[in-house]
Amino acid sequence: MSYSYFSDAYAEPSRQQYPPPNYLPPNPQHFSDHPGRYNSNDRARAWTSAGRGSTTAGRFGGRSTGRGFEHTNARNPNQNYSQNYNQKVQNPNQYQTISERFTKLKLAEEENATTGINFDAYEDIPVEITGTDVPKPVNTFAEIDLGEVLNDNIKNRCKYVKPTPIQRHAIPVALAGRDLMACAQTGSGKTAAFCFPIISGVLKTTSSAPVYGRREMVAYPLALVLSPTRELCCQIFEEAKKFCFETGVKVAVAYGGAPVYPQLKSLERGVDILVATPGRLTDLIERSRISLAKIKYLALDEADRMLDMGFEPQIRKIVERLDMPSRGSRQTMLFSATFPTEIQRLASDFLKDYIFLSVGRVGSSTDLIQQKVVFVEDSEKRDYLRNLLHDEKAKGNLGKNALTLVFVETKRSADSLENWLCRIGFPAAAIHGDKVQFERERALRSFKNGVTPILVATDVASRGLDIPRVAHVINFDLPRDIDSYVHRIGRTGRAGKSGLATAFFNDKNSSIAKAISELMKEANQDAPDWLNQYAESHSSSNDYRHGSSKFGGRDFRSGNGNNADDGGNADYRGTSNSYYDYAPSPVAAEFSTSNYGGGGGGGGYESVVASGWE
DNA sequence: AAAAAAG
Repeated sequence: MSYSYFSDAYAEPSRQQYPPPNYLPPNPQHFSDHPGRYNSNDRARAWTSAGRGSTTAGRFGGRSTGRGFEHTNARNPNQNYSQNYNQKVQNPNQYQTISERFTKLKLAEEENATTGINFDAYEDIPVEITGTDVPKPVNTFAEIDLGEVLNDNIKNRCKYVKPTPIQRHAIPVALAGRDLMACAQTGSGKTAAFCFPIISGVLKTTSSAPVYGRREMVAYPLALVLSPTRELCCQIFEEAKKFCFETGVKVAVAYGGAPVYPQLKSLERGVDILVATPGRLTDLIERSRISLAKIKYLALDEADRMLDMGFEPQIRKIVERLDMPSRGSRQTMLFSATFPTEIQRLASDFLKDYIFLSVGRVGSSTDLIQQKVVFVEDSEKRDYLRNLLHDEKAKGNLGKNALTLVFVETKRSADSLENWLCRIGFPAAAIHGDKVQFERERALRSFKNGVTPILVATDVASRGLDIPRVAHVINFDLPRDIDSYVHRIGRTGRAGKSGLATAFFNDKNSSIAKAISELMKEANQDAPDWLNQYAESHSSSNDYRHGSSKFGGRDFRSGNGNNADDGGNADYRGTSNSYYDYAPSPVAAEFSTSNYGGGGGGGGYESVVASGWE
């Protein structure tokens, strides 16, 4: 297996001026045995056999960010995962090389092709659960009482053989009626993780028919699922509909950019579960077409994005100022791949006595994704991209079954890059927020079905979208925050498949050099020396996005352990269970319990977090 | 200084 576009590229005269020679990756051999992308038919086959199309929403695969475990580690040096983590840091050589792991997983992918999910990728997955009275995880769907019809859908229609790690832990928590903050990469089965308990709960409730006022109806959904983009909203809706098949549970969708009337018609037919984006939802509430008064379940997908600056007021309005029942009288579940501390703090306003769950690999958010960073000046990016795409194409890594997703910074550059790519013979589509909804959906469709194997996108496509067969994510422009980077590269390497992520880096990106470098290290991949140098000379930022290890992956409530005895935070004291999932011995026996709220225990936490709580 | 989300 040869993977050599680096050497090829550098041999070209047109590119010899950059990157400067000293920016060359120190060890070209590192790239010489790239394991290649998955045989992209795997998924297609899997889905065909399951009788599904390829547009199904994310439910499998992926890893979550394991960041933050190191803090726990500092505090509990005796725990299993901590030891493991230490070993990793101190002696990386004792571990299999990336390519060995890739090869192993590649083989496993093929074996697992029929189930559509590569469970071997979840070996030894670390799990952290904090909160009071944590319900025990389950190992099979059979152990969960979801109701007969739903069980049948899961088993016979969706062909789910066993729950993914996030599902194993989140479903029991949700069924116990507990609020939940869950950290796991999109595509790891989060949609199902919150849909199953909601559907099951709705089945036990009397459906509420729309109430007719003097003239028009008002819909009273029992469950609300919010998503930050329209496309993700559609994806969740499709997924939920499938789960609800023949259960009698009614799902409806409401998002902007599309005609209101059909959405209203479907609301009129009654709705149990409403999947929506914030704008259209608020609009419909204010027009008194929807009331949230009967909401029993609230789920926020990509919750950290939803609570991000600029978005948060809208969400807060929906959750706190409109007619939504207060926390405690509804069940709230937040899901995301990244959960920065600041966001956790905001989110805790929506939750009551919640359980924090983090499922991911220690020290690696992305170990199935081979990350590469190359130094490319802005003015040379197009040339570089052209050569890169030519090489990938020559190797069969670009085409109908090996899609390439190119992220750019602005809507304008998305259009212009799309145009240029088409002109130079690479069929491409573009998606961004200035296109009308129809164009957005058309672009996504032509990408998914391989008509345009290249999609140029802004961050509208960075989160949650489950696009099978994405073999390569190119960060043509790096994002300004590392969370976005994590989400973007998470569009590949899904369902336990391997993937490649290439980033074009230059001076303008120095603020996230450190974060990328750390992310790569934690994924056991070698960041180039020049990147590490950037990381060192630009390590000052206190911004949580640029700082180190603040993705979440760890319950921010744990940070105030030292104050537990003052009584003020008693509500937040909980038990933490950290252990390896898919361990050889029964999971229950693997629980190693420690009390994070017990005070003392050696601090070592980000002071930012602790002081924030005072 | 960007993107997203209502029309």
